[in-house]
Amino acid sequence: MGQRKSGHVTLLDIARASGFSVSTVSIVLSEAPLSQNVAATTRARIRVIARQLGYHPDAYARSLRRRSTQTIGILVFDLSDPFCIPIMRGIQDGLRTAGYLPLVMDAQTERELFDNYLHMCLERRAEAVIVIASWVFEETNLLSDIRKNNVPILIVGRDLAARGINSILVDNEAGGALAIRHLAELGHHRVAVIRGPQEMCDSEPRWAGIQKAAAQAGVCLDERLVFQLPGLSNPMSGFEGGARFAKSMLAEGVPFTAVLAFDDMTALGVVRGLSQAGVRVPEDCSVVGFDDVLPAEVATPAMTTIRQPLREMGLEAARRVLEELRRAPRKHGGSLLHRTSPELVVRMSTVSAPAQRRAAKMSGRRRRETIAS
Amino acid sequence: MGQRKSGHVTLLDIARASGFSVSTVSIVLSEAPLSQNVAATTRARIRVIARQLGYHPDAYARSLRRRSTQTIGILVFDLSDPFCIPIMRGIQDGLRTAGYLPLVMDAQTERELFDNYLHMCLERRAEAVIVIASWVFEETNLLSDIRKNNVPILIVGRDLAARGINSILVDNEAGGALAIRHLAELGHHRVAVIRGPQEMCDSEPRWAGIQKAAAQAGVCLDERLVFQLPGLSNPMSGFEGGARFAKSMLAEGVPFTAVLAFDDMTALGVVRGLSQAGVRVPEDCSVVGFDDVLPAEVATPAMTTIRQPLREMGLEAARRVLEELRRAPRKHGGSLLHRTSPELVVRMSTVSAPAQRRAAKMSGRRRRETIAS
DNA sequence: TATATTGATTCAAACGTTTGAATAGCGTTG
DNA sequence: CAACGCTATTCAAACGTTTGAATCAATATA
Repeated sequence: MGQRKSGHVTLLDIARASGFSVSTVSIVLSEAPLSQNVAATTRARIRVIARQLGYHPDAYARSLRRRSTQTIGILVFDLSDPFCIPIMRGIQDGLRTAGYLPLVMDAQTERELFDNYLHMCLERRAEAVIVIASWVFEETNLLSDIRKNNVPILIVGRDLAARGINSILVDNEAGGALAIRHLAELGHHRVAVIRGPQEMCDSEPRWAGIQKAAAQAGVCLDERLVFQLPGLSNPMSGFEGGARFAKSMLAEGVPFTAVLAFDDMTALGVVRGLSQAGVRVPEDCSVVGFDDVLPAEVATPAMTTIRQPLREMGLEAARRVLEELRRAPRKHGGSLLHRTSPELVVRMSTVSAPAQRRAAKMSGRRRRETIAS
Repeated sequence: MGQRKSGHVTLLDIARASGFSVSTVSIVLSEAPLSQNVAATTRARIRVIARQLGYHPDAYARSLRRRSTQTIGILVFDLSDPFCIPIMRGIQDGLRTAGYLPLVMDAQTERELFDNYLHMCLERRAEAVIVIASWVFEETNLLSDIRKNNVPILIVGRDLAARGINSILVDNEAGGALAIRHLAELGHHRVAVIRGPQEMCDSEPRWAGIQKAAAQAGVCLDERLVFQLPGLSNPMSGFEGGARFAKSMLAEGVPFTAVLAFDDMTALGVVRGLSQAGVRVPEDCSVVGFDDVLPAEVATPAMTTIRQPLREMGLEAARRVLEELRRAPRKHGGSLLHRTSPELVVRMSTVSAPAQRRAAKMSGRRRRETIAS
């Protein structure tokens, strides 16, 4: 009953049990080209025994020998952020057909963890690394190690093309414009805006798009109604910020008929804040989010939002990385930055300004005069 | 200059560059006990060179030699289900301090993928496997392979103790009772219930708890107001089912003042369905969910729900698995099933029945006579 | 009969580490 | 001065695979 120390069945076990050599067993079980020359009876015998013993080849030994791990690191800055999930899914699906194993790592928005995991990607010989990060990964010195070890890297959700890193990113400026134009078309001319935190790269271009489109569409962005999130340490902080600012904007005393939030979680926070003050969405005030994450979809009223093609971005990331791996050594083709197009998803949280006025009048439930034009 | 084929820096590279042998370099860099005997100057020199070259030890070679991978497979049935995230987080945090790498795999509710990944856990020599599954993993034959290879396995979200598998699970019966008692205390005597799908193991005990508590508390469970979800192929299907049933229960014509949904996503669907029919939550009808996932927390009104201690369950899973790994060979201590206590989280979606009646009268917005006692 | 040819199988080296045992140098001690 | 004990370093084997080259029958060809 020779208890193997490792507890795992190896080729040697099968060799002994079958009477053939380790080589033969390996050739058969790994379906190497040579296995054509192996007698059919032998093949069958070996296969049967392998199955009986519950043999599974040791990926470590195999990778060591073959010098290929068929592994790609996916470093997610925060898996509890619903934003990351569809991207990760896309990557996963894109990788799957190519037979690569995604090594999913969740940095939990902690810088130290992030570095640790990047480390592990290197140690585990990930053949490439895809980073999903809105804000982490500023300038870790691990980056140079990644370079030194010739590991292709790609980032989604951030533009690091300037540093020579393949990047996939939604067109934030276009997205911001889309949102404002939608509100303008609905007749909203006074809209409050919650900008993203300083350190997030999405914030600036999104705001730029908003400003430009607002100017063109004749939407007034009163500076007393423009807020900025302090930081996003976790998914809930956007929500809380949104709720807080909703109250601030009501307190401000400046009329507005719609709120454009930095992202969906913030928008949900706005809805909460408004609601607590007795302001209904969309009857008294419209709200627009950004991203199109699950909670925005299942909220009632369903959130009108600017959809990022998250899954597609993941698929594209996988596609690019695989391509880079195929193209044998070091050779860069095409542009480093891939910009995807956002899409307006109109749901129930926005309604035309005239309709709001009507509803507000009819319901007789307005508790604030500060709202509505 | 010597372009290594693998592209990775190895001990040999450092040995050559430093003039010492591979052994010495290994001893220094892995901080083996022997490294005390290595001259301080040598140590420093080797470390410097390793850093310069960007050396990272090859986890494959190391694991092969050391016969330990420091890896634990986490097989999640669906990462896009917000239910899974806190569990995974808990596991991760529990594992981290022990220096184990969680190998997160997302089965996407696909049986085939699930099997593939289980396969990979074996091949990657995961030292243990933790499965997060509400319903997959019925009787894959991989299970016997896991046994043959002596890999400890643990499942959270399902009771497989009968098959000899360590299981961690919320006390569904207590949870169901908690929910009903809460509604009873609020004065709800007619409540609609949406049961979980047949194939989910949580469904039955939860329903049992509901029935018992209802009988004790004098809550009427009219069979015309009891529904059953057909199946949960993805997180959205619960939502859609909830919305559909909400309309059915209104159409039924039987009065009710509250809805107890199988889980949060279903509850959110109920809110949506009621809302579309002009029934407001909580003013006209209370709704209770189960699980306490993110979307329930950020919805407005915030969802009253039965909280599963998901993170704690993950931590416990990690704790148990680590314990099993420490206790050297094969020895089972204690019970296989760990039941955690659910907790009532009262938020805004439930309100006392009298308050509902009052609100309903005041608002004058009731559009259905079928609702309210 | 010697020599290819083929078919089936095995040898042995290698992948990058780790580690028990071995080595070499050198100062102490009996 | 032989024996010992240090310190600093290296040897060599092993982990479980894979694979180019080698082996060895047996059969076909010259």
